[in-house]
This record gives sequence, C-alpha cells and structure tokens, in this order.
Amino acid sequence: MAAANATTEERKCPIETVIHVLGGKWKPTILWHLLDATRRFSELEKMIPEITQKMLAQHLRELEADGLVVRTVYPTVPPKVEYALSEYGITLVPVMQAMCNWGEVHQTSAWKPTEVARAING
Amino acid sequence: MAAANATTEERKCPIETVIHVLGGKWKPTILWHLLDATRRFSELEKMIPEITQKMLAQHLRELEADGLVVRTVYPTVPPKVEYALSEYGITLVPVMQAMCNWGEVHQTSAWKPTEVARAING
DNA sequence: TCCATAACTTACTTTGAAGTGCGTCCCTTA
DNA sequence: TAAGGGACGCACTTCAAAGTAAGTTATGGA
Repeated sequence: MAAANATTEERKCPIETVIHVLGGKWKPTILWHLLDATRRFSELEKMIPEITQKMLAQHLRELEADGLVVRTVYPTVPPKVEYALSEYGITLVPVMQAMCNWGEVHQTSAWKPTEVARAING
Repeated sequence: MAAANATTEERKCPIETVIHVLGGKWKPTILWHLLDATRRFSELEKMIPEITQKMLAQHLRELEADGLVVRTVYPTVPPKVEYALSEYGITLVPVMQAMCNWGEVHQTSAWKPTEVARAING
C-alpha cells in the first residue's frame, strides 16, 4: 500500500477515508442507483423502499458535500430536484467495483466466510 | 458493477460486506501492520498506541472470524499469540490498495474535497 | 376553499460501536 | 512472599449513527 510514508498515527489511513465516504448505511445503494441515470429524490425513495426520507436527504447531502454527487434544483412548484453522479464520483467506480467483486465472493460462499477461508488457506 | 442480477433489496450490497469486514475503527490499521510480518498481540499494542486492549482483542477476533487473519497460540507461560494475514486475507490486499489510492487523493487535496470535486467536475 | 404534491426539516428515541477500568490465569524470578 | 509479565474477559458508560413521526413550503387544480 502507498501510505507507508508518514508515521501511521500522523495521518489517518486512506482506507478509512473511503470507508467514511461510502460507509453510511445507504450510500453504496444510493450510488448504485445513480450509476446508470440521473434520479429524482422520489425515484430514489421508490427504488430503496426501506430508507426513510430523513436518511435519504442526509446521505445525499453528505455525498454532495464529498463531491461525489451533483444536485440540480428546478425552481418549480412542487419542487423538482435531480441527483447525478459527478465526474469525480465516477473516479470511485473502479474502487467500488473491486470492493463489489471481493464482497460477492466473501458473501456468496454459503454465508460462512470462515469455511471459505479454511478452504483457501488449506 | 457485477451485482445487477437479483432485486437490489434481496441480497445485501457486496460493498457493504467489504465495509463490514474493514469497517471497524482499527481494522485497516491492524491489517496494515500485518501486511509485512506476523505480529504478537503486544507488538500490535505498541504499534497502535491509541488502541485499547479490549478493542485490539475484539477486532482481531472479528478478523479471525472473517478468515482474514490466522491466530497461532504457543502454550507457554506467559502465553504467546501470533497473528498473521491468511492467504484469504491476502486476496483483500488489491482491494485495500485501490481504496488506499483513491483515499489518498481525496484526502490530500487540502482537506477540502468539495473544492477538488469542483476542479474535477469543472 | 382546501387538498395534493415534492422535497425536504425538526425534535425526539433507539441502537450499537467504541472506550474505561478492573479482574484473571499461570508460572517465573527476585 | 510477592511482584510481574502476556493476552485477554467482563461490566459498565458514552456517544454518534440511524430510525420515527410529524411539520413545512408554495401553488395549481377540483
């Protein structure tokens, strides 16, 4: 890994930065739904039925603050707001893909990671 | 991403799996210190001064349960326990590397990700 | 007149991860 | 006799993230 320079305590581990950016309970799911299209608030609500309006709004605002998502407001009544993945957000996609691949292996193995590990580790 | 098959609600997003595995406050740091060598409990304590014994023990046990870390006990007095990255744990390294790289960019940009994003997004 | 709509706030409660402090086990050396 | 490792376990507290429920805004249409 590339962060071997400074004392480990001095600067936060960059991995934690990614975890912070993606670590909200619904953030990966939200980004997932923004991958292929721009979505409205209400669309996301329908696509993620278990999320509450509060959490959706909060996570979208955090993703926007981190520059991953662009928010566009159309000043109509009732209001219309669109969310899209930013170009910067797109730079995260390969990382998410790597995470996704590993997660799938870890996950689909009969939900007993210990056994997978034993099989792999011999 | 590869998880487009089932209904999004049916199966947990694989990204969350990675976040769960790496998401403990000290887990990335612990794995980081195990990358190049096998370490004893007390060694890890010294390398991560701010961690408490409880959290170190707890996170090591979780990492072991997830199959990422192998625990070896030497029945001496006083006891000696060694922790090493398992082969399965090594499969996570490229993922961690990708996260690390992105995290560094996001992090080192004057700690104002919003501005970086604006620069990138134009 | 008044209700529906979209996209939120705000106030409050609950959950769970993290931190604190101390006990423990067994043997060795002073 | 007693102190001192090494690697924890346990009971408790703390605090931030998540969830619940209700209110807000402004207006075009029934």
